[in-house]
Amino acid sequence: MYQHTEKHLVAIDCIIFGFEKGSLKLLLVKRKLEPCSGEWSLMGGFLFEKESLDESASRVLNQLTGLKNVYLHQFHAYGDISRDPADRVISVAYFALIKISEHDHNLVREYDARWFSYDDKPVLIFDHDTMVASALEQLRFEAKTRPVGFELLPEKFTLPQFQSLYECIYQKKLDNRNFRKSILASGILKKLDEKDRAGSKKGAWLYRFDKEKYQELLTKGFRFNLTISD
Amino acid sequence: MYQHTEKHLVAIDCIIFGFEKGSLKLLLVKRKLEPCSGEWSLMGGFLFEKESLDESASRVLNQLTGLKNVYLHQFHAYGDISRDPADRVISVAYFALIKISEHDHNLVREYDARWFSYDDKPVLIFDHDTMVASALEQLRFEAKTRPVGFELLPEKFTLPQFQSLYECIYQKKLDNRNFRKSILASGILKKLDEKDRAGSKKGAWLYRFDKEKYQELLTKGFRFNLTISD
DNA sequence: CCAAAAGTGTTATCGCTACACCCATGA
DNA sequence: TCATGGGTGTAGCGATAACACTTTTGG
Repeated sequence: MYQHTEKHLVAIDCIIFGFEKGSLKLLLVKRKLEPCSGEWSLMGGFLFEKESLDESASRVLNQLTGLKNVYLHQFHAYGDISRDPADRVISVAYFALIKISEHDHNLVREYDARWFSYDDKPVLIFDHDTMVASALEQLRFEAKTRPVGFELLPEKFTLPQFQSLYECIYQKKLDNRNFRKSILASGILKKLDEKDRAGSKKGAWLYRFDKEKYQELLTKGFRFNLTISD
Repeated sequence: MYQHTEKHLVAIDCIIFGFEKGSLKLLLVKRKLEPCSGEWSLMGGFLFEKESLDESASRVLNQLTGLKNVYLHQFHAYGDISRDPADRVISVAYFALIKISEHDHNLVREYDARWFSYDDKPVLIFDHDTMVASALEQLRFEAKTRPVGFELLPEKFTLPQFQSLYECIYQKKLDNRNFRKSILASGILKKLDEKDRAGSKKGAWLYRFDKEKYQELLTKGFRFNLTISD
């Protein structure tokens, strides 16, 4: 309908975060396309004609992990002319928070993908390193403001695990007494009658995110707000 | 280079904020294109082949205002399939903060554009109302965290003006003693030897944003942070 | 019984919030 | 002289940050 206007390639790139064994991880794929074939990159794909940006991001993520209904957050569009040396491509970046244990290992193997600890990830192609840095920044903001940490943990988790997750996200040791106090005070954790003995002999109580309670509190004007100082 | 992939129309839309006579304003244009010709919309335009997204936003903004080097902030990409009933268009939204007094009135007239108070803006086409709401949310975040308010004021401004701006952005009355205290304490305002007598008989002292001081403070770990409670 | 991780309260400080009156001036 | 908006200080309270020891249990 709109005539005489140039069209562009539009891509989606996903920064896929996970958390395992006390460290924040990224799922990266070995690129199979020229240019830069064989190098590490974010999982991505081109936008189709009849899907929205969000749908496209879900599809791309699903291709690699087999997961649906994952936490996905669009955070920036990248459009420098030569960001991809092969062609002019606009890329819309999303970050995803997934529970590592639930993803499909076979798909990951097929794609030549691998989980890297955030701290020793390889250098990525194009502007993907910038995207990753920006995604972490966004994640930090979200994690303070909304209860998104749970997306990275199993259904049942312990407080030491939860704290360790936050320590990874903010690259900062936190005081366990203060941390427990504030998260428990928020009232959105349900304590279970089970312990996890994987981490210690004594065992740590398992908790679950109480989604109903959270929704209820929201209607009362409650705002999730874990204070993490710089 | 990348074969067999669909290309898309990519547009830029600008939410243009201004501040005048104690109210937050939006610059809107009367659309000249079908569909929805004659209705109010955001200023926008299609992305060209050889310009980045940021450059495109600057160009679009410059077309309507004649201004360059304006504060522009990309905040979201909109990509629902039918957001524009005429065609599939991906739109990358930016918000701009401009000093109303400095823009080019003739251009605005040519474009059939008009400044509206935020509170009585008309209903906009497509998803532009959503964009505006989201832009204000982003502006609120930015204004707490970074000294961006100055972009909306003349070079010289008074503290009552400055406070009034913040009251507009947050739709909330603020305590003048507390507000003055915190902004002055930050040390980024330079008091001038001049008064503005437009607002009152007594006159109010003029200030200027001290950019050098701000840069210097940044290097010392200072972070701008006006606390505005909900 | 020892090592290793889980769990638990209190205190001081700082920052936010609330609050009311005098000042300068032009009309 | 009066009406209008500009400018000023303090005290109480709540939230944050700092801090160390006891508990449990498997090996």
